[in-house]
Amino acid sequence: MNRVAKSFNQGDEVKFLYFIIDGSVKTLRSSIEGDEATIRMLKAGDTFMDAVIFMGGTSPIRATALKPSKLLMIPAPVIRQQVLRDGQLGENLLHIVTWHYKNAMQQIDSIVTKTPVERLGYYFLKLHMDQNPESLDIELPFQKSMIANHLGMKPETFSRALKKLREMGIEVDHERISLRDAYTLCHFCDPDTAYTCPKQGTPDCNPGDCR
Amino acid sequence: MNRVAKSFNQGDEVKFLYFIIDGSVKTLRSSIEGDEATIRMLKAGDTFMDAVIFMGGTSPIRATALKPSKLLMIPAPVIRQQVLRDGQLGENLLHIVTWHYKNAMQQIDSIVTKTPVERLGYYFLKLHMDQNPESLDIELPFQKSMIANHLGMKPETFSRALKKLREMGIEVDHERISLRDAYTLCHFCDPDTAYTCPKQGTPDCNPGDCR
DNA sequence: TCTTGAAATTGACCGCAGTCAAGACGCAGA
DNA sequence: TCTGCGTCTTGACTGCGGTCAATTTCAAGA
Repeated sequence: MNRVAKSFNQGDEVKFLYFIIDGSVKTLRSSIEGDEATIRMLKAGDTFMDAVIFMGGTSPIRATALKPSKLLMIPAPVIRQQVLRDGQLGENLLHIVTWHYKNAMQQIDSIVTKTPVERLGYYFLKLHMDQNPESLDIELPFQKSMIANHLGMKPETFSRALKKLREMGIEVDHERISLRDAYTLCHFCDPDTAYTCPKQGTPDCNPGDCR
Repeated sequence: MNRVAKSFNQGDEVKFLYFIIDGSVKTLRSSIEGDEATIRMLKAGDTFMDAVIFMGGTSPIRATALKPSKLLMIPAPVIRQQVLRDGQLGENLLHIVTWHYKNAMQQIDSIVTKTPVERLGYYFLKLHMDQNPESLDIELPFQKSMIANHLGMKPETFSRALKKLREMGIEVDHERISLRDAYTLCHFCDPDTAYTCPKQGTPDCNPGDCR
């Protein structure tokens, strides 16, 4: 059972758990004023609305396909029934949902305690880990204004933050970023992990050693 | 099995799920710089570390007792084992954890989109619902500087926000607050719900009609 | 090659919340 | 009653990020 889907509305009751067979989707929150904040950017193999179907009531989040996508839609009652029968499924879902929760908490204190520059640098480190931990070159997977929104800042602020990182020795060429001076970035953006990094302050410290 | 506990450290592995038999506890996040952000303030009957024991790895949160308290400590492996056997337990936990998650999301966009004054007003409305929906008088359950921290602002900002609310017709006498002009507050602080409130803009609109 | 439009960058300005410091208030103990 | 201490309040200042506007860059299409 799969469909080409375009958009799901916030406020609606969520009737399905979605699995992305092909394409890409983003989940987001939007307020009455029209502001939108991207929560996650998803690709084939990811699920979404997994937490929402256990919240009860209407959905606090919305999703839109970034391009025509194939989704497997599993009816929520089926999942809920199956959790009752299969404890293992319940545990797996608990892992997924607690992971979302942990991410949300990290996002809260990155908003509260970190500057836009630090948030951007930290985002680069995560990209680096996701894309290819061997290479110090990364590629921006979305257009900059969209990433800016995801990081909770305006495009202008994003642009200025990028400039500051460039001054710190990070090479920027359109959507290609080169983390030449990666160890500085690592400790600059994530003092918590830097604190426990054995190579702290040395040129041997590569991003990825920390997380 | 219960103990008088004082503090649990962030970064430790979490070995128990805690149930508060008597007393009060707050959960919080603290950064390396020494900043602390209160997540929840808990009283008898509440549980905590319920999500954390499914996250794997070390704990992103910390807890401290606000006064000597009696806690029931259920070992994490017991819970995890029992989830595998009892699907109903899994579903209950999923409800709890997704509720935490929803709260975290709400907190994120209240930080991003709302002013300190709105956050405080919204906090008053929630207190009103928790304490006594019949009465328009509420009482601050903690000292102001602690509530300020919970709302992600400095005590000075809290004080100024309180002043603004006073100018809007809310009576403040030390820790006693009287929501005389409640319907204004309701729509001022929570435009999302206000939008769907049938009594919007009329004096009949009481806080509580909306949520 | 020229045109067009969207995205990104840059500059100037402004407002809000944080910071620092001083003062007011309430409360407990001598 | 006076003293001392902690909490809260108030004021003055500052800096950061948002807003608005102008400019640049780039890519697609005629």
